[in-house]
Amino acid sequence: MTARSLDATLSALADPTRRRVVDLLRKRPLRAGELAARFRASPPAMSRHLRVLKATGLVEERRSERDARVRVYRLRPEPFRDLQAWLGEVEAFWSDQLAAFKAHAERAPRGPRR
Amino acid sequence: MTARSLDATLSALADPTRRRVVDLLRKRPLRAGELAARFRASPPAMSRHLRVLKATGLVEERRSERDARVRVYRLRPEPFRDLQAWLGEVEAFWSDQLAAFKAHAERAPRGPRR
DNA sequence: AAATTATTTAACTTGAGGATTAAATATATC
DNA sequence: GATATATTTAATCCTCAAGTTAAATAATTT
Repeated sequence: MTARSLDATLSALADPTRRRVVDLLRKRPLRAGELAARFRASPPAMSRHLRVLKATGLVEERRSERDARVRVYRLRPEPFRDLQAWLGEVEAFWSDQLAAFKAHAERAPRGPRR
Repeated sequence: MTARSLDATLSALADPTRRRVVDLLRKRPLRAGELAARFRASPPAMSRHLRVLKATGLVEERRSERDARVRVYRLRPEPFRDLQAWLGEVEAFWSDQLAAFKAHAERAPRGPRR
């Protein structure tokens, strides 16, 4: 379930508007309308962005208990974690490279190079 | 210099072919031709992908010393780090949320709920 | 129950990204 | 120096993502 392809996650986050949405939702859950208002996105445009975020599991939607017309969006951790995991793997590269470099250095004879 | 927008980084990584390239380069630097060969991408297609990766600083290009026709590509850490940094900020959210939850729990009266 | 509010869906248009083929560039080899 | 090799650039095509306006849906208020 958490396996919503990195692909989807990355392209969802590649859009600046959607990334702004994520940044806003960091603070607290917000209603679709509030989100649309903050940056000048038309409600339909925002709705579509939210749909994308929801599809990748970056965000979840609930109905407000008080007023069932309003939908409240909040962040979900899983896809972010997946992405971090991938970045972690990539980062292993640099440690590897560093290790290789050190190995090379040690293989080389001491004393002044010539 | 390291500040090559998250935007560019994320859309570069959103493409599956480019992500595969990154995964391959994790092991060791590779020539453009080798990369094109591994997955069946035409040389021009691969060239464009590499251009994108280069533009965002995810990858750097060098000429082989032996044969100056061949271009060797290798990973660069900065954009990955920037992305990790952003993810770190986002992640702060969950600790915040957790904190808020705990605060709420503490605010609530002890003893059995009713 | 009529009118208002919150949000989504539909239909359509526009633009950007990626693939392909053909040509250009640069270097190496014979 | 002619030919072959590695890679990029150009030109073109196609698909898909995103925005817009208008209409639909659903719940609330009066």
